[in-house]
Amino acid sequence: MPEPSDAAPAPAEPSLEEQIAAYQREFQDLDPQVEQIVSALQRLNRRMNVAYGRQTATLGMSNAEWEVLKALVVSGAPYQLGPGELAKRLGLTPAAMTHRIDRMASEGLVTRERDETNRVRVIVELTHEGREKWLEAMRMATVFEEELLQDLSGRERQLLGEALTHLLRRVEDTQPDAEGRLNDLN
Amino acid sequence: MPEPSDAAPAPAEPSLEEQIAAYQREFQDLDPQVEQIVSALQRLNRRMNVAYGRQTATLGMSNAEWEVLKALVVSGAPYQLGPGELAKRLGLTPAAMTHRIDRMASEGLVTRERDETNRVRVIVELTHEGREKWLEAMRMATVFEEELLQDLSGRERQLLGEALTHLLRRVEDTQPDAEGRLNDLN
DNA sequence: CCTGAAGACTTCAACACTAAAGTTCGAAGC
DNA sequence: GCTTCGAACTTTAGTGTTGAAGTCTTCAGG
Repeated sequence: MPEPSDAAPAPAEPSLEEQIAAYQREFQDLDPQVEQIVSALQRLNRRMNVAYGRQTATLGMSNAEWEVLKALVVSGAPYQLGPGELAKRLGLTPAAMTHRIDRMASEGLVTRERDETNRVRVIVELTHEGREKWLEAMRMATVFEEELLQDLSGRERQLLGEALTHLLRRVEDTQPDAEGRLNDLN
Repeated sequence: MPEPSDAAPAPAEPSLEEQIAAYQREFQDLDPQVEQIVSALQRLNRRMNVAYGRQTATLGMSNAEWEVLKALVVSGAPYQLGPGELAKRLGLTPAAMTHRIDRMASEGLVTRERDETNRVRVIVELTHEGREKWLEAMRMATVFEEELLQDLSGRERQLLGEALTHLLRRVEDTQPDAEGRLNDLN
């Protein structure tokens, strides 16, 4: 029987600090401060999406479906958008949107019908049930988000929000969209 | 010909500000400051992933493959990990990892071989070419990241990094992993 | 030994997404 | 009015992922 201590070192999932130390070790001219920001951002976003996924799962839907509900609600009454517009806002192809709407319509979250004034168009409309689901998800999400930020003072929140908004504006200016798929991890 | 102004209002992709205003309109008790942080974080992360995707594409690989290279590099010399361990670190199922390693091995980025001391295990090892690809991707990524953060002072970067790290720690404590798939948008 | 159980990876079937081709409708020219 | 073109959506083929079942190896008993 081998020594339990040095046989299989058990790789151990690297913490953020370990990961940044590894990057510095393997890549000389790295600014650890920049890397900390970027890596923390990515890990945080990932964890948050997992948490949202757990919440939406308790409502019997996926994050993907929640995204559609969000887009429709944000569009405002009468909560109608076309598949193409939805696809653009979610960063999907129209083909994927077709199938996603199929599922959601069969679950009663949205309705799909032809626009009778222009029969090329299709109108996807939020149902009452869809709106209720969105509200429930929103309640859970805001509780989670408030809990997440609970240690930050109002001042800290303001600074964080401003910094992130500034970075977002910068990346939007620098990378003029040109349609961005995503569905990638990280 | 209809008036161009009021016929089709052209939904217009909502900006961050418009999205938050819509949330407030549709959901009464919402803290706009919290929502700004969360929404900016999500949008920023998404845009960054699209940017990384463009960069890795110029190297003839996908973000998915880059993730594997990163995990191997972070593990340190001799840059070896098993499929199961890789899957856990990337948040994929072992099945997906098998196929991803297939592709990467056929592209020469990694090698796959049985561990002769324990023939149940498989060892995935970074090749020289894989390491070079990682280095090139890293060079491009750091340029992009530095450019992204260029308007922030050292002090601002420090505060941002601390805030994000704190939030990450909080979410890691609150949501004890329990394996998290992701592959979801936003 | 031989058997049974557990672990690590792979295979298989189902599903979601992308890219490209196809369909349908509306509008503009002739 | 017929044709052509473009717009909006759907269909099809191929890829990547999940969950479950299967295979192979090791280890512990009997």
